[in-house]
Amino acid sequence: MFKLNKKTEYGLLALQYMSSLQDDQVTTAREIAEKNDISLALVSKILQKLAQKKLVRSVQGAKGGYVLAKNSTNISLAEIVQAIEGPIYIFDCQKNRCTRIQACSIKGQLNAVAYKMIDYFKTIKLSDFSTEISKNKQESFQ
Amino acid sequence: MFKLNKKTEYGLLALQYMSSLQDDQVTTAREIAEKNDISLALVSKILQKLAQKKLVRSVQGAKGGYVLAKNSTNISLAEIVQAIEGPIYIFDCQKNRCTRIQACSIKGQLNAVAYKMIDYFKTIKLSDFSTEISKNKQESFQ
DNA sequence: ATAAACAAGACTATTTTGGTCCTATTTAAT
DNA sequence: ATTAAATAGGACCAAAATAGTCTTGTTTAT
Ligand code: SF4
Ligand code: SF4
Repeated sequence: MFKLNKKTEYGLLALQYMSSLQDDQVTTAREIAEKNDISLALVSKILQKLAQKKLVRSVQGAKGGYVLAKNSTNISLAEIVQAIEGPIYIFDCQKNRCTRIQACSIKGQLNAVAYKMIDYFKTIKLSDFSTEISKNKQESFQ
Repeated sequence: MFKLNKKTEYGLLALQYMSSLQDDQVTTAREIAEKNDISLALVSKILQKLAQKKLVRSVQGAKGGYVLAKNSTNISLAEIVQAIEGPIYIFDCQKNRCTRIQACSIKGQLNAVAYKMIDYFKTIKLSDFSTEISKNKQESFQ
């Protein structure tokens, strides 16, 4: 299916939690895990990836933890997804050297679609998730 | 990862092939399989789904096969994906009754993102894949 | 009747995802 | 110095989703 994975979801929850704290307040993986009901080991892994990509800054040692590395208005959904899931592709043409790639009549167009999606994801910022004008309108839409 | 699956890709190749034929020319699953180097059994399954969703029309019996059920300008990527993969969700909140759903601070915004994506997919038509102004510019874009 | 096609469901294999565990390192506090 | 609380990272396992096969049945032109 065409969806973001659970790790990304947990990452988003973690980041959202961090952005809800007072400026530059360090929080721990443990606290994030408890507040969001996610396994500590798992959320730790995710935070490590976010730290590697410099979306959060880690503070080592006792009293350590994590803080957002940038303002939440400067962290995009694209960055988050890419940090956790890796590059965004629609199809993996390169992988296993697709034998159809020469004659493929759809890859160009699909590439364009991928571009557009990434561009759109870049426009969505972590801060947008705080604004949360709580859309409890859970309409079914397809 | 955030991608369309192989079945959708094969479906797209199949549809693209069908749209390249003369008006209303019936083609067979076998021919589609051979021309696109996809297993017959697999592409048959996919064509069945497309037929169920009325994107293609099946012709029973000997000399039977498949034809596009509508003009290729009226078949959207959204329909194709939904026919093959089912509803497009970004996260499956309903599934397994997510325990966080009450307090969840991200689902509203994510719902909006899903909407937008589906809307975008609706604007992309099968006919766009024929136009294929062959973007051999395989730039890396992330 | 036969053969060529679609229809549909059960089944299996493979890959990806989700999740755990263990060991090492850093550092504040005592 | 020692301890305890934290991150870092890799190996590993389990579960789920995806990809692909097989078998049986139905339709219909010849
Ligand atoms: S068939 Fe086309 S879109 Fe699919 S993997 Fe090969 S090159 Fe890419
Ligand atoms: S945490 Fe929020 S977004 Fe994730 S599944 Fe639950 S309700 Fe949906």
